[in-house]
Amino acid sequence: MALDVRRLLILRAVLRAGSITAAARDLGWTQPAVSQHLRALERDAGVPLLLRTSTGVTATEAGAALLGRADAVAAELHAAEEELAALAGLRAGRVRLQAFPSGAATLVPAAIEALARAHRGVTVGLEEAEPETSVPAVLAGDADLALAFAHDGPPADLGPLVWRPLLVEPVLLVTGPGRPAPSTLAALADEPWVGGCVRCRTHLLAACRAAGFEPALRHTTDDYVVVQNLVARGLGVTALPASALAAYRHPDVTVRPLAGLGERHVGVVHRVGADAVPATAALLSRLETVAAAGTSVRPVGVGAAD
Amino acid sequence: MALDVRRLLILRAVLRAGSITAAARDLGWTQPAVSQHLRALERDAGVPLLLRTSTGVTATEAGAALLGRADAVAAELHAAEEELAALAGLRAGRVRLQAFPSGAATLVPAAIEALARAHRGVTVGLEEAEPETSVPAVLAGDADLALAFAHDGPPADLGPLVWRPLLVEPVLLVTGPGRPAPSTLAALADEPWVGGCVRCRTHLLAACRAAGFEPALRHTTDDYVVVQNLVARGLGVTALPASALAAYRHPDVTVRPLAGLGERHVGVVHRVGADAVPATAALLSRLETVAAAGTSVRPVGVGAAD
DNA sequence: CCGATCCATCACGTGTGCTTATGGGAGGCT
DNA sequence: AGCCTCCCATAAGCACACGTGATGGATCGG
Repeated sequence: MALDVRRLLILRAVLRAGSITAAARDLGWTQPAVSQHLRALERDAGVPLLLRTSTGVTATEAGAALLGRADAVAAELHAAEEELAALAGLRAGRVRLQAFPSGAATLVPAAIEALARAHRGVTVGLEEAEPETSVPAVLAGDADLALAFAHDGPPADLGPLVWRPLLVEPVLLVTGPGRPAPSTLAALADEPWVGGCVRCRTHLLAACRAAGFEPALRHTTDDYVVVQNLVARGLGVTALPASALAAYRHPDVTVRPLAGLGERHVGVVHRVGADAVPATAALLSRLETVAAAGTSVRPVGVGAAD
Repeated sequence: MALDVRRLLILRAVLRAGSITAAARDLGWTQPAVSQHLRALERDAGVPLLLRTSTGVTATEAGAALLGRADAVAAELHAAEEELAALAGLRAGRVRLQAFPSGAATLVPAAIEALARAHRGVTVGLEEAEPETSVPAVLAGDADLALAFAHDGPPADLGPLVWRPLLVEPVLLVTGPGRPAPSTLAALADEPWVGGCVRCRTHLLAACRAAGFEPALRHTTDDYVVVQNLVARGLGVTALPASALAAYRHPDVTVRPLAGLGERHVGVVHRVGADAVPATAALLSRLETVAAAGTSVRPVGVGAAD
């Protein structure tokens, strides 16, 4: 007594058409094909569903009952196709993005705006998170995309995840007002330093050690606004990636490129195959476009200030 | 972009099971079978529905959307099977019966009572109608069964309909009180007659002509109670089939069998195949049982009165 | 490092399901 | 009446869909 769903829909076509022959025409089949399906359906049902006359068919009580169910099934099927078309045509969809702070402040708003302009129905859920949090979130399926970064080359060991590089930006020296330009990193060995987020701090330590000294970390905060405020008051010097300075630039700090500070690789992490999901792919492509244009991450007045 | 309903249900099985392998086990198939169906479904959908990991699969947004629809489809399918089981198991169902007046008063109530006793959920819709009305109603699908009759043998020319004979009953002479028993029908040539329904009247005329006279039809009514009242007051004589007298017997009329009045064939008319519909078959069988028992149609005191 | 457990892919064979062909029954038209 | 047309069912044939079995790659846990 297990009914075949497809045959249920065939029954519906027959009852709507009024005759087996007409239904076959609608379905693009021949009449015996439909006839055989109906016989099988009635066999499974154990009860006659149709009364055959010479002018067509009419439903028995059981047939009419099944017709009601079949209508509901057809409606669901149609709704499913509509929903799918909306998702594929980017008239609907939701992308969950996690981004590190300065990326969330620069690349992301521009990308979301471009996406919203092109596809009104697609919404983006943005959460601010450091790569330590965002990458596992993608892995766990809690996010679709993670805007992440790594110093010294693209990150390794992402497991089954994919790294899509967006841009490579310099790490810049940020000093207080009225300070002369140092020729090398080693010249700043005796300065008090301000440390940023965990990864940036780690990278800064490595850079200084490579330059031959252990920096004195006077203050530590992962907020690039706070960092610059400390530096602007002369409480230390620091190094910040370009996009952090594009997001916010304290008027009293001086920004200079300096050899040895290295660079930061920014990219997007996603699961394999996630870039085939239309909404996700659309946001991804907007992020790439914005990064390639570069306007939103170029720090203001590098080297020109002071 | 036309989705296959069966594959939609397969997707549902996969998402419910959490992995393709587990779903295949549930479905009684092998893993590649399910895998191939999913690939086809994703091809039709044009959008990835699943994200494959090494521990199983998780739904994409589109997959989750389809899952909701698939759940609804599965629910409808289950409901359909339930409904069908109820109809087949006679826990539900409705039979539309049309019956001629005296049949509706005798055979039918007993049959309906027996059916209701055995199958609580089955309901019978009864309409009183002469064969001229009820048989076309069955043909048109407005009724499932027609309790009908014909004089002089089972009716011919029913078209595609089936005649199930129930019983053959005599047509009896009904006279007023204190009237001597006539030896032949011809002895009543000069009596005023009371005519019944159209068919009965036609049959009566034919019988009288066969006996050599044209009866004078003083009154005409298709109500067998009215007929007997007229006869009881001495306003004429008439002939009534046994079941009309079983339904109602005026105390002042005399009932006698008389050669030449013929007999009436009572039976049920239905469309070909309708006797395979459980509820219809059940009522049909009750009608046959009641007719065979005969108690409800045997007129009271035939030949004993007066 | 190996075993277990996912998944995808390929090649192959069977059975489902479509086709063509044929026949019967009922209604409508001349 | 007789024919024509429309409906349906059935039978036989053939093809493709859709199963199975075998194999390989990837990941996780012991």
